[in-house]
Amino acid sequence: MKTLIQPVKGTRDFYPEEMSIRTWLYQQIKKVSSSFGYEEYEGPILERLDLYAAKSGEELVKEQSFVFSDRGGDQITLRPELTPTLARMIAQKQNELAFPVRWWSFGPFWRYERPQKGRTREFFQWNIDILGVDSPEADAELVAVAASFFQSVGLTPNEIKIFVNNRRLMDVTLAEMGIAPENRKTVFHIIDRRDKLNPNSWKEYALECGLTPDQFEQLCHILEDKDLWKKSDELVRFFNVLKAMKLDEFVVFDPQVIRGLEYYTGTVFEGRDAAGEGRAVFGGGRYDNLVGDVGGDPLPGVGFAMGDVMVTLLLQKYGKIPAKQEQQKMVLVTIFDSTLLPSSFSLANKLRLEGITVVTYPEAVKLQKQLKFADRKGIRFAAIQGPDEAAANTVTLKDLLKREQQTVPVEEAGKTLQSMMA
RNA sequence: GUGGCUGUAGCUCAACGGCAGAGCGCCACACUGUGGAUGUGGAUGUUGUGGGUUCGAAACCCAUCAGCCACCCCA
Repeated sequence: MKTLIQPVKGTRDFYPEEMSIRTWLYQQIKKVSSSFGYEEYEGPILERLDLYAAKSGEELVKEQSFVFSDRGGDQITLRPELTPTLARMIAQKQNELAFPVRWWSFGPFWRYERPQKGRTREFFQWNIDILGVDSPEADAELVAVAASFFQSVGLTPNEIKIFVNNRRLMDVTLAEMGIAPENRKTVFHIIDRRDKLNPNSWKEYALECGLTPDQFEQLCHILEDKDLWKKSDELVRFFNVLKAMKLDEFVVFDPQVIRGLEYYTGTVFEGRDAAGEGRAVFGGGRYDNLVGDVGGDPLPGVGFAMGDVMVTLLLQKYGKIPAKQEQQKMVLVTIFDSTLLPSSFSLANKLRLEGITVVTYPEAVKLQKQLKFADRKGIRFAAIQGPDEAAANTVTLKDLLKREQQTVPVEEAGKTLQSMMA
């Protein structure tokens, strides 16, 4: 093999097979988002670096984004996330929008990271947000959107779980433990690492970070407390809504869920394989000062983002991605020989005008080869017109799946095919 | 950014210092008007790339690129 130019590290080629999965995913996302009244939007793929510097940590953006200078010398980045763009778009029209705003989007993003399972440098992400409301019921709506999505693609609560926590609840709880506000970030980090270390190392790590043995014991107790949420009025209201929507099977309270993002202020949640494998499938939460950071008036909101990579892995694992169906309704019009070529092309277009998807074989080769092609492509029907049929102005229509065929007048071919497909 | 594993035919892999192979797939024919089967025959490689060690390297060493896995991070 000649040496091919290699694709860019961490990118994926979407061959028709993968593309049909992505398109299907998009359709599911669109269906669910619309059913809750969310409107689709899109921002530019290129943004000024400054947009992210305003909110995310400078290092995060510089180290983990694709950044370049344009010809005018401006620092431009391939967008690593959508939320700052959303904030800008909202801020620009803040006085003319009817709140609450419900928007969703599905598009490409880039992060300069080391690729591994479930993580690429170029990926697609579903973003969905509700802005302008500050209620636990709005939090519940977003989680309900996610749960409905899983439901609509056929994932069950045994396969996917949405783990929920609340930052305010954790703040109060940590305060009760005597942990000063400035140390809470450290404790959140300790909580985050719990699953990555064995119990002994984790304890060592926690004590190194400055927890007293007594605080460590309390922390363990808290993280095991499945009823802690009852102390949070917000979470009580949140779970009530999900129960009323009969989606509560998908949702579990988990005091260990923190989410890395510093701008989350209330409810936080993430979806994971119920079997405990892999990284989070999606994550999100409530933020209360999003738009303010880019120059608008402060506006509360809640939203989440779901990358295509993990969710596709999950859907494949549980066999939820439907096989391509289009070929089941396609017809291959064969070309018997070069003299009958015009006749076949005429037939092909006649069928197309009747709404049938028709593929012609582009040269007059052995019928055997043409049918084999149809077979390999999964095209279910074939139309054959040899000298006999042409003389009688008929065509033989074959169902390759049922291995049946019939010869009908050309004028009836479309109608007959329609009934064969039904 | 750190550490580990892996790159051999279109695909999955074998050969592990001594002639680069198998299965599947592909192509042709049996079968000059009918596809998933069967049989027969056939094609295919700078062993990821670049250097080094050696009489001799796919194999050993170094570098590099890519993939995978874990860490970091996860907007």
